[in-house]
Amino acid sequence: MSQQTPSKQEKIWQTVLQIPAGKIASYGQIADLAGLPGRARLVGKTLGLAPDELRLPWYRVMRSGGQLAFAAGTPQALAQQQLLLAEGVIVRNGRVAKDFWWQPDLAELLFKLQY
DNA sequence: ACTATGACTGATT
DNA sequence: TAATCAGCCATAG
Repeated sequence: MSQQTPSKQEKIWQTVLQIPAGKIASYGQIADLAGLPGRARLVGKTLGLAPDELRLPWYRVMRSGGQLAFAAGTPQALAQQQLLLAEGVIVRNGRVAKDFWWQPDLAELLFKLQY
């Protein structure tokens, strides 16, 4: 069957959409799961390009170590913290605890993404 | 083809 | 624990 080779953008967006509410993932983790190891920076750039219609949970993506994606005090960082708190993710000192890290079942995830 | 840039990382200090 | 550094690689000019 004709494989609709998803663009890197689509792969990244689809992967981010799999992060469940109340959980977070890192840029590098998303890159790996999307089949783009080593492209953490591309993930960040691509999230910024995502149209609002996708309702992409961009705020569930953080830096390695669970730090907020943006510099502390910036409007973006505050928005991210607020959105996470609304889902029960406790943000303290600009970072979240290990308990909130997304640990997907790879078999299930790969099936959903169909790569 | 080359350089600069960035919603990044991991190791080092 | 926090700040710095160097490596990273797709994109844009």
